[in-house]
This record gives sequence, structure tokens and C-alpha cells, in this order.
Amino acid sequence: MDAVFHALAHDTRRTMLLRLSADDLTVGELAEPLHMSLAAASKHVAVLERAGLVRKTVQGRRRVCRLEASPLASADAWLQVYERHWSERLDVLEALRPTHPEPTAMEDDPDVR
Amino acid sequence: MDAVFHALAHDTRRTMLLRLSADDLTVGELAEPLHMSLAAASKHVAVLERAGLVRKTVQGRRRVCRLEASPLASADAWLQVYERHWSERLDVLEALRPTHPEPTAMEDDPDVR
DNA sequence: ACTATCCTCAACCATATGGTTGATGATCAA
DNA sequence: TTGATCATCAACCATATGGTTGAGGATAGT
Repeated sequence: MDAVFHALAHDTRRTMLLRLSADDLTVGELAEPLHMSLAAASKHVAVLERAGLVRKTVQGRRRVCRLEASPLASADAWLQVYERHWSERLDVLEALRPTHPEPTAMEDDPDVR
Repeated sequence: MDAVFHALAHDTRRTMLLRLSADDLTVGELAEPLHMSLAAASKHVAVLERAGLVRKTVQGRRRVCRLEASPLASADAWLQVYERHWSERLDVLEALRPTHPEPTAMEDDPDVR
């Protein structure tokens, strides 16, 4: 699970997944629009592989990458646990929730350094 | 978005969120079951804050942490894009999808080093 | 056989991450 | 006022991450 969320925590890799959701692509094709070396892109693919989000198959000298979506299902399942926290009206929840001692809003928090 | 997924990519922080989904907790309370110093736990809370997943309010000398679930909704929305990739029967998709040149399965991939 | 192409590997570098300890600030309790 | 408590800060350390370049392996094309 750490690996999945970590893989998603980088725009480059999220972009890769998005492109792979439309088509299988080689490492080179994935790297092409990116502002980085092929080796760097290859490392990103490796991160996605370690998370189980991509499976590479060797076709000649090319490595064809295919999206493997099941780990995303697990991640989604994890998030769904919190679904009620964002879908229900917070105001209503607040009224019912016995916060620590005092629910009195003390919003003057200036510790923004 | 990077910040949200990065915050979720650590078991310590996911545990913190889970506990916060039941109750508001102070930094000390969050740190207590963890095998680490208070300072370390405080840093994890800071990561959650930067991702917008936690809001701290000062109550005397204690910092009370409250779950802020909306960024999780965004993360969930991002994942939902891939929902069809894991919910539909893959076999059916494969049959329809014109993979690169050859869909012939070459599963004898021994490059596992 | 030769050469170009696709990709990984290894080494290296700068910065980020996750942890520690010790000092300090604020607040509560006596 | 004195002392204990809660939390951050600062400095430090080890390791991980994200990038580079250069070398090399395997395959394709001629």
C-alpha cells in the first residue's frame, strides 16, 4: 500500500498511468514527452512496477508497458472508508460530535511561521 | 495532489488518519502508540497538515488535530477515473483492445534477476 | 557483419525523508 | 514562583529519491 500511494505521489508517474489507461506504451514512448532522460523515465516505470501498477512484457528490444489497475482498486477501497467524512454535511457532524473539552472555535492560529 | 498521495504513502500517517476519523486527538495522543519520539510524530502530523488532511487548533499547550477529509475526496476522484479498468472484466477488454502488433501472450519472462 | 535503436545498469550528485537528541517556549498545576 | 508537561525547533545522521552521464546488452535493419 505504501508502494502504491508512493507511486501516485509524483506527477510524472500519474501522467504515465493516464497515458497507459488509453494504450499500452513502450518505455521510450512513455519517456518521449517528458523533460528527462530515458534512464530517468525508466526508473519511474520501475517505481510503478514495484507498486504493481504496470507490467512490462518484452517484445524484441522494446519493453511494452501495460496498466495493471487492481492496486488502484485497493487504494480506492482504502479511501472509501473516509467517504462519509467528506460526503456528509460537516456542519451537522460538528453539532453532534463531542469535541474535546470545548467546541468553541479558536480560529486565531497565527503559527504560520 | 502530490502532497496528498505522499502523505498517504506511509503507514504511520495512514494510521494517524484512521484514528482521527474516530476522534480529534492531540499530537501527543497520536504519538503515544507509535514507536518513535514525539518530535518524529510531530513531523508526520506536519506532513498531513501540508497535504491539507489535518488541521491543528491550539488549546492551551496542546495541539488538537482534526481530520480534514476533502483532499481525500480529490484523491478519490482521481482514482475513480480508473474505475472501469478494474471493474470491467479484463478478458473482455483484451479481446477488443488492439494491443501493439501482437497480442500473443509471451509470458516466459525470466528477467526477474 | 555492421550499425543503429531501445533499454537497463552503474556510478555519481543534490536534495528530501524519517528518525534521533537537546534546547526552548508556552501553559498548566502547586 | 517553581516545576512539570506538551509541542516545536534546530542540528545532525542515515538512507531514499530523482535526476544526470556513460557503458554495455540485446535486438532490428541493412
